[in-house]
Amino acid sequence: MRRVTIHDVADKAGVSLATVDRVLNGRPGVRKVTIERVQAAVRDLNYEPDAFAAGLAKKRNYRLHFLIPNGPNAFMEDLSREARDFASTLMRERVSVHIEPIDAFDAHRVTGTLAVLDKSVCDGVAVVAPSFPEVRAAIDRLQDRGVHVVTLVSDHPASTRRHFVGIDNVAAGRVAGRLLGRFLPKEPAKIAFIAGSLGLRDHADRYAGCTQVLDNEFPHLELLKVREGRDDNGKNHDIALKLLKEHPDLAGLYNIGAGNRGLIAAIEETRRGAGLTFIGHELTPYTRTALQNGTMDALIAQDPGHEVRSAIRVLKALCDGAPIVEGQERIGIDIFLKDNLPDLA
Amino acid sequence: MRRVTIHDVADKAGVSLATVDRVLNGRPGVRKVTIERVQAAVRDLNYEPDAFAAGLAKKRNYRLHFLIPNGPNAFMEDLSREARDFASTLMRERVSVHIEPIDAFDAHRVTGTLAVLDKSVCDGVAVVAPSFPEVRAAIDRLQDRGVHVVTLVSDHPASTRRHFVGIDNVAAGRVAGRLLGRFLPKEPAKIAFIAGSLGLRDHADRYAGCTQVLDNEFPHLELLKVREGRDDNGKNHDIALKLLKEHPDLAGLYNIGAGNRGLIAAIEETRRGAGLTFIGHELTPYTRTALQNGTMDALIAQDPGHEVRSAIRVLKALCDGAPIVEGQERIGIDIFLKDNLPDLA
DNA sequence: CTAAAAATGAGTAACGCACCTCAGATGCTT
DNA sequence: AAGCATCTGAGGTGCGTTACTCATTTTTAG
Repeated sequence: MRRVTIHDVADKAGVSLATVDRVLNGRPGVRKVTIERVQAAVRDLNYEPDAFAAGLAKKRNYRLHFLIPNGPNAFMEDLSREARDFASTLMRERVSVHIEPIDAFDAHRVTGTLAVLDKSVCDGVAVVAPSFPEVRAAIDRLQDRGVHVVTLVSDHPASTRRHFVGIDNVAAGRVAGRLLGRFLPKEPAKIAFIAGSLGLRDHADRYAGCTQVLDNEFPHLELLKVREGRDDNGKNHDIALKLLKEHPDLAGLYNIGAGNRGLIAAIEETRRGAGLTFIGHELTPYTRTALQNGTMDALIAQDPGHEVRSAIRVLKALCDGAPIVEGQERIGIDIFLKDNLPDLA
Repeated sequence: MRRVTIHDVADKAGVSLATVDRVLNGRPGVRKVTIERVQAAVRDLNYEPDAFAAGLAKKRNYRLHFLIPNGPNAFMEDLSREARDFASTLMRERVSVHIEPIDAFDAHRVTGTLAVLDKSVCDGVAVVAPSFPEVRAAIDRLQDRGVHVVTLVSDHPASTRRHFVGIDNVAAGRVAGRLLGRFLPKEPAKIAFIAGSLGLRDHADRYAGCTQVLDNEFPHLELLKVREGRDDNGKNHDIALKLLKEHPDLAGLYNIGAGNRGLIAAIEETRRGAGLTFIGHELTPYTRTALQNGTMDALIAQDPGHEVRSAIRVLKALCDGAPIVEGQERIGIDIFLKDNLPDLA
């Protein structure tokens, strides 16, 4: 059960090592018939290159940059932490991760950060950024310069980015809609929506998915117009208080974006938890507690750890031209009820 | 930004390469003070061994065996397929996976299969098997022989297995309970349960979790006694027909085990889909369709692909004494509604 | 048919580490 | 201070591949 090496392939094909190497690494200077002969030998012998030897000989190393929004956002902090943690276990595999905090709302600065990157500095970039056209253009230019780019959490479908690591936000919104519809009694009731901004692609997608399901399958529910709170806890707190006052009979609440903390506080202050079905996004210490004590009823989440590891795997695969294991890289929508919260790490 | 190598460590510690090697690989013949000096240098320089070079030099290879129940079970077939698929991409990393079909209900044969395994044949084993004491004992003996063992899907907590790859079935049951409780109107109603066998640990766990939530938080619901269908579609079909006849007002149904196909058929034949909230486990072509057309209301699943890849990563880590990334190996409970079904691969 | 161009063979130096040997140095005991 | 055990240094080899160079053979064009 010895490993099959290029020597065996060379023997089988009746050529020299050098020729096998030329074929395997796509170097020029080999006749078509010879190429085919070598490839046939590879197939026959079921040859697989040895990743250890190849990595060693290639002196390969993977310099990855992660551009992640800063600011007091628990989810983004988790992303950064997971990236750092996973990177440390991957040092010995020659993966180095540099985390660059960015201001997600300042498209100009983000563009500038992308503009200075270059093949001489890094091999792959994962970026979390809002979908401004200039950012898309910067991504495209970066790829032209030979740096692989994946979008993280929030996609830029129009760009040439090689992969998107994140959840399907339309589906996430649909899930929220169905849970609201099914959790509430089958009778007329009001539902309120709070978003960071419908200008953000993921928020808009979630809203669209949610209203689609509610309009079609739960037409007895009245949907109030969306309030935008810029993902800010203070703003959301005020919005919620006003909302609860204006609509004493409010039955459902869907927070499309971040800033759950402000909403939770408002609901608990007014002791409206029992009568209100409240669904939000992302697992944080605050939402966890709210789910446990009944203030929140369901949480739709994405696992930042999974996303970071997926992004790194994908970028690595892109760097050495390896195929991407699709099933492995599909990020699922996590639905948390108080019953299936993961243990705290 | 050159890589730090053992040469650098040797220089820094003022010793030779041989000594560094002795320390790093735990070989004898080094004074305690020297060991400490080398370790200090390692820390100072932040030295990390190069996985490529180490793997190459060690001629390491990972021979893994997967023992997976055969029989007409879509989930187990998925497991096997995923194992094969992932293994093929890992050949170049010197991971070879052998899949051994077993008869999960024949503990004696399973024990026999485990008994002949040995360090000379394989380095790690992942086993899906019911929790009979003899199987547990066989696992322990196998580990004593130096072969790492992880349990897959169904755990043997009492054994010395190094890791369990699978979901928390009690939590899964609780989720089923809460979804039933919240999907149904807040008024008295009957709920039926079908299991493969409460003798199977995972089924018993799910049942316990589900009734715990229903009893405590939804006391208005009446829980009928569990029917056991041995995970057989034919048996389940008959059970369902009888159940629907005996209880024309049945409001909820939870299939704890496999054999959803039989239940789906029975419900669709009797046109009882609309009035019945039906929750089951595992995503298969049948349950997918049932969810889409409304026969089923929710699906609680575990991703066989994730589980296989996790098992392989864990076994690999155990083989070379590397730490396990806990967060990465936690298998989440997937909750599928008709809104978040993954695209077909 | 010949000269130029293209294809191939043969060989070699890395890559970083594991593992081995053997000689020499150092410490410790009497 | 000799004798012994214990440490340590120097050096070599092998792992499978990459990425060269240089010489040689084959093919192609004129």
